[in-house]
Amino acid sequence: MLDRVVELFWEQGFEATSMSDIVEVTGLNKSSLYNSFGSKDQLFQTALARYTSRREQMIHAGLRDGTAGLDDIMMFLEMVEIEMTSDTGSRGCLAINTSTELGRCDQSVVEMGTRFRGEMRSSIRAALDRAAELGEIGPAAVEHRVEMLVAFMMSLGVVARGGAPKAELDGQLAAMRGLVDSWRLDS
Amino acid sequence: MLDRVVELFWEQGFEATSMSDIVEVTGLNKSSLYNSFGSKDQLFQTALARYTSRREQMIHAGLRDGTAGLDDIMMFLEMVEIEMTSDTGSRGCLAINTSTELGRCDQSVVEMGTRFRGEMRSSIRAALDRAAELGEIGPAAVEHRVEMLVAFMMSLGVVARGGAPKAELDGQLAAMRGLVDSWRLDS
DNA sequence: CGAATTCTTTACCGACCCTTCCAATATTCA
DNA sequence: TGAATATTGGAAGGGTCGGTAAAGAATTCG
Repeated sequence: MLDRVVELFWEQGFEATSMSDIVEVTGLNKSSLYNSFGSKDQLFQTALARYTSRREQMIHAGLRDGTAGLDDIMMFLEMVEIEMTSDTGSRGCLAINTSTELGRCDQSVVEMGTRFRGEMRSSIRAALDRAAELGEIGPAAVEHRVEMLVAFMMSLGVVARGGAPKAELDGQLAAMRGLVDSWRLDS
Repeated sequence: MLDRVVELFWEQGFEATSMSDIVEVTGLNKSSLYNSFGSKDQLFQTALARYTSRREQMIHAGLRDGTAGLDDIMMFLEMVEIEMTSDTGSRGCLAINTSTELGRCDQSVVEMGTRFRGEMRSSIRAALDRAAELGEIGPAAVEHRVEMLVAFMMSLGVVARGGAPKAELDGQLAAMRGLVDSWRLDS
């Protein structure tokens, strides 16, 4: 039920989503919503927390908890591509959308965004460290490479949400793969 | 006067900005606004066009119309850094903010975003082509490198708008500089 | 000067916003 | 079963939203 709320905010954004929309999509009564969540803002915070938690899990599962090195990153990119080019892919990333919509006026959103990106860095860094231990890449410049991948993820979210043609997404993904490949020592 | 409107939409976004806000900040009367611009949507389109036009000019001036190669890119990054870390830097980029806010429901916004990113690519590509002619970098992989720089620009917009601490912006910028430097043939 | 036209001001419109209240209903628990 | 508690339904409150109509002021132009 809360998942419906997540999808609605994800689809439309915070300001553009009214409590009436939420009543409609959840089937719950307006009073029940206010009893359970307090206010629209609190409901949004709850939905956003649910979203980021699941996202972080998915990212961790592929990158931090993986066993390979660069291949974990490549598999992760495949997952990203599949999701990004699906019919719901143009919703982008709720964490990014919220950062740009409310980052200027809501401190809790600032913290959410900072934490979210931090989790992403940590997962990517773990995969790169494994790749270094395996001898696939050199151990230097890990931090820079983490930033590069994070930047690509941010960009993909924006570009997908912006309704870009599939070719443009493919171009970014190809560049991302080429970048990772260029790190291989045996190339 | 239109510049005030641009700043307001830039600061708050489309949905969060009311016509009353605009009346207040411009000093113009509400009827005058509707006489001149037709509707809130049209006024926003006008303001957005003004913003993107100026942005593209700034980007072109540094990259497409430059005379050096990689140094033009480095100078451009310096400009980006100065603006990004200024007190108004946390407004991010109106084109990006608008893409994530309205990209899902407004076709003209989709086109604006696609065009905006296209202009960016064209400018960056021009600088990279010059760098290749000068022998600073190899001529291959230009398209991938264009995508990498575009991705960094998108990411910086999101991260800045998200209220990230200065150190995080610095980290992304450092990685961006390191990336460009790594393309140099004589390194 | 005086008539025609443009621009500005004021007041207001219906719709929708988030939220609350209160009566009606369902549920729990003794 | 009967009383206490929680949950629901729908209406309405207080505001703000984007947008407009008509009266008033200023300007143009003969």
